[in-house]
Amino acid sequence: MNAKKDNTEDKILDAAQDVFIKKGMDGARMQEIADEAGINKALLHYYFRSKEKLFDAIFGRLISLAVPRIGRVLQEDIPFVEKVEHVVDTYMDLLLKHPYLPAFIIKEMNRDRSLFFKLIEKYGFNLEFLFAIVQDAMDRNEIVRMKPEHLLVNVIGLCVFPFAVKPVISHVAFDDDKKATQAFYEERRVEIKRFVIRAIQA
Amino acid sequence: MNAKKDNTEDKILDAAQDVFIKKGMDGARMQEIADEAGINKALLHYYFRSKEKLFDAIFGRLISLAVPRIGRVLQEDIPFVEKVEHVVDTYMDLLLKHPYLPAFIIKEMNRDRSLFFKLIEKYGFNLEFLFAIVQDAMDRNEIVRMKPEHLLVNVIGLCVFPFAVKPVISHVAFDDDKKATQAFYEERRVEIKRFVIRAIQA
DNA sequence: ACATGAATTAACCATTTGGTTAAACTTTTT
DNA sequence: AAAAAGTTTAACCAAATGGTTAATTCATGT
Repeated sequence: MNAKKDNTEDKILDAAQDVFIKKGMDGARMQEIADEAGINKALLHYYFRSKEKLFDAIFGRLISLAVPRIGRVLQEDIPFVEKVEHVVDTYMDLLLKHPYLPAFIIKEMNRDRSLFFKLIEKYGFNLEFLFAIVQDAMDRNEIVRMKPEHLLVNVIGLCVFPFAVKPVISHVAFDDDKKATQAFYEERRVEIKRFVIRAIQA
Repeated sequence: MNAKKDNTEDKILDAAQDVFIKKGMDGARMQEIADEAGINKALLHYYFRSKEKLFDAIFGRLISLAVPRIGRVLQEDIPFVEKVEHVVDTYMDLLLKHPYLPAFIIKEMNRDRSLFFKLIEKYGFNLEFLFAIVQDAMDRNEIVRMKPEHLLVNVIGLCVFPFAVKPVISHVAFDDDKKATQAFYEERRVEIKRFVIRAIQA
């Protein structure tokens, strides 16, 4: 992907990311990472002491990608439905750029929850704050009443889920036609917004 | 889970299912499966020739669970929204009984697509038929117009996604309180139906 | 009782795998 | 230019792992 990486540490990180995403922590082999980075296996241990440490580095990188700052959008003084549109756009931008993220995170999070929780603490995002904004929109009668948890899960799920099951969708619905599949995923941006807004607006 | 399994093959299958679901194909160890089944490791190879064969057996079992017969429901002569309600109920019944399925299937499908495709061929379900029913409902002005692919992905995603990310939801939203988490998942049945119906009805 | 085939086990094997070591090569410092 | 520090490699190691073998126990029919 990124060219001009004569820096060894970055070469390792890029190679490790590729391999870990493709094979997962359990399926990945240090030798394969070394090969893909074009270096000796011992050098991996020189830079990152163990497979686990290397994996943690990669996981941290990827999670930090996946925790976009939606806080700012939500604080703007605009109608709630516009906020929802912003959130969907933010997530779809992210996912279209990194379509492998959902499957990877779901896989590794179910392997070892603690990985994820450490990161969540670190980025410490605030559900209360999020829910308060939803509550406020309901109190103003901008949207129908429902538990904020469900609305949040619905919106994120509508964005994320199709990426997690991309192989099925691509194969079953589009006969592995790359262009048609890509078009479908790009369509979803507007499709999700329409769907959610119809579902929630009072 | 199931008691009275003095049949060795079933003991193996049950143990293997537990271990494969928890650890995945790559993370699972034949020794651990043997231990959990209370037998010798060589006996695993006596019944199933290899780890891969054993895994295939488990994967087949689990997929057959996950391919419920929604066809019948869709053919009934009832309003489309009721059909949607039936589909959601069918999926939520299944998922509440087997909450680990989504994460497992997503993980293994992304590891080896061919596994999944073989099974899909076998159960050979018919998208055309499904889409025709949606199309029909649109033509009768029962629901708003949208591509059937999106509607299908939306409904399934709303059901399945929260189970795939259960660790996050349980931890972040409910502080790992089992009862509260369970209540949330049971609520979703009605929540999803309301959400989808509002989103699609003309 | 006994022969036969299936079920089960302990011991073993070859390979893979994450990790280490000591030496060699390169760059920086003095 | 020599010493020191940082980088890279080939060779090696111990543990783990999927799988095999040969012997033993169990069940079944005669």
